[in-house]
Amino acid sequence: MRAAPNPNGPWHLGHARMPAVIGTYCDRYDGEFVVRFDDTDPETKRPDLSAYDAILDDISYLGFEPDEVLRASNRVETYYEYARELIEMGGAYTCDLPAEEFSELKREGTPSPNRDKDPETVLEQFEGMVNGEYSAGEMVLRVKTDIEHKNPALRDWVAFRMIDRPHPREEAADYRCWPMLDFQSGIDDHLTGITHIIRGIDLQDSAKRQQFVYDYFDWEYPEVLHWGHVQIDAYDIDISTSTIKELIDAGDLDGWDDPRAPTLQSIRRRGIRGEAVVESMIGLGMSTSDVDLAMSSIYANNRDLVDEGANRYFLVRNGERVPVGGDEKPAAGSPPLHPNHEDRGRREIPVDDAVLVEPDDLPNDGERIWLKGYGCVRYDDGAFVATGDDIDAVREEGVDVIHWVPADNTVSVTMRTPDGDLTGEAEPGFAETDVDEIIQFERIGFVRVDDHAVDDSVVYYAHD
RNA sequence: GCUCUGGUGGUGUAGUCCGGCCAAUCAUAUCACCCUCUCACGGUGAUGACCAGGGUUCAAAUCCCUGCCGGAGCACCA
Repeated sequence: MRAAPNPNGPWHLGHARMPAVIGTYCDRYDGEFVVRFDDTDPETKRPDLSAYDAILDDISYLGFEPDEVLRASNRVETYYEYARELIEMGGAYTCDLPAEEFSELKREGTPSPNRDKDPETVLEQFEGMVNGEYSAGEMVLRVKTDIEHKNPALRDWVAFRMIDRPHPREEAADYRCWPMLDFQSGIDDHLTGITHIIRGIDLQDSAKRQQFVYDYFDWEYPEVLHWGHVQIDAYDIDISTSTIKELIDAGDLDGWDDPRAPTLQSIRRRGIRGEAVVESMIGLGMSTSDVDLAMSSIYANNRDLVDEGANRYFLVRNGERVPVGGDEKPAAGSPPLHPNHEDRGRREIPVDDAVLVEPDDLPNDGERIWLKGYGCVRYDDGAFVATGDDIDAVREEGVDVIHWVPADNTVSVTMRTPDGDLTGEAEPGFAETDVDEIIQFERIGFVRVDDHAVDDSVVYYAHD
C-alpha cells in the first residue's frame, strides 16, 4: 500500500488518516508501506523542500516506519519511457490545442484534430516536449481514451504538460515536461507493486482514467477504495495546509507546532501520542461520505495512554494570595505523586505563612475548604485558619477539595493551550519534572513539560 | 448540463451484499450516582439514531421505486 503525499508542508490532523489506516493494514497483514511523494508540479503545487522530511517525521510520530520512500521527481525518466511505449501503441497523442478549446470539443464529444496523428509524429513531438522545445501551454500529451465516454471527466485526459518554472529540487530542476498525477501515479502504482489503493473521493475518477493506461499495457489495476474528507471539530482554523501556512506567515500562529494549529506537530508538542491519533483515525472507518472527527475522541484515547504514567502536580492560575494561620497549621502538604500509585511517593510542599488558590475556589467567608494533601482550613476575614479537622470533613461533611500552591518558592509556568496562553504558579516540585514528561496538573488537565527556563517554565496543554 | 458517490443517536461506527436472532452494536459525548483528599482513573445507570414517502413480503435499517438532502469530478492541481 502507499501514501502519496504532495510535499507542500507539514501534515495537519487530517493527513494522519492515510498512514494510520494503511500502516495498520500493513502491520496486520505484513504488507509493504510505501511513501511516494507526488511532486510533479513545480508550479501550482510547488513542493516545499522542507516538507519531505517534515512529513516523514510526522509519519514516524504516528508510529510507522515506511518500507520504501520514493520521490516522483526522481522518476521522470521512467514516466517518459512508458509514455514513449504508450505512444508507439497509439495510445497517446500530442495536442497543441489551448485548454479551453479542447475543453469545448470534449464537451461535445468531438475529437481533437491531433488525435489521429501517426505515432512517429507524436513521438517526435513528445521528444520535443521532453527536450523543452515547447513552453507551458503550447503542447501536451493526451491519453487516447474514448472521446465520447459518457463521463466527460474521462475523455482524452492530459498525461504530460510543459512547465517553465524549474522544480525546486536541484536534481529535478532541468525537467520541463512533467507528468500529471493520473499518469505518474498510475505507472508508479503498478511498478511499485501496489495492490491496494486508498484515496479521497476527489480522486474518484482517477482509477477510471488510469484504467485506460492499464488496458494499453495490459496491467491489472489495484483494488481501490475511496473515502470522504475529514473535518475536525474544536478548531477555529481551516484544516488546510495552505491556510495554516498563511496564518504562520502572517504571524497569527507561531509555527507549525503552535498549540492552536490543527497540525500533527502541534498535538505532538502537546504531548498527545501518535497512537491516540491512529486509534481515532482507524475508528473513522472507510466511509465514502465526509466525516467529522471529534478531538475528544483523540483526547480520550490519549488519556487512556498517559494517565497511569502522569504524575500529579498543582498549578494555580490567577493565584489569590491567602495567609494561612492557626495553631493546627501543618508545616507542609504532602499529596501523592499519583493517586493509584502510592509507591511513587509523595510531594513535599512546604507552607510558610500563605498559599495561592484560584479565585473561583475561594469559599464563602466562614466556610471550610480542604487544601489537598495539606488539610482543612476555614476562610475567615480573608485568611485561612487551619481547623485540624480530619478527612471525615471531606468524606462526610461535604467539604470541597481544591488544589493550591505555597505563596513563595513556586515555579512560574506559561501554559500554552489551543485557546491561547495562560500563566500560573506551580508547586516547587514541578521544577524536578523532565522536559518531555507528561504530567497532570490536578483539576486542570494533562500537559507536556516543554521547557524549564530559569524563571519561567513552559508547558503545552493536552486535554483535561 | 454531464458523470460518480453517499445519507444509522451530538460525533464516529457495527449491522445493509445473503430480509427475521436489530424495540438496532461498540466507542466517544452529555448527565446522574458509586469510588476517591482531583472535575483524573475505575465502576454503575441514564440520554440519544435507521433522511422521507410509497411498494414487495408473514417479516425491511437491510430488497425495489420516487422524492429530499449532501459530497465529489468534468484542470496543461495534487
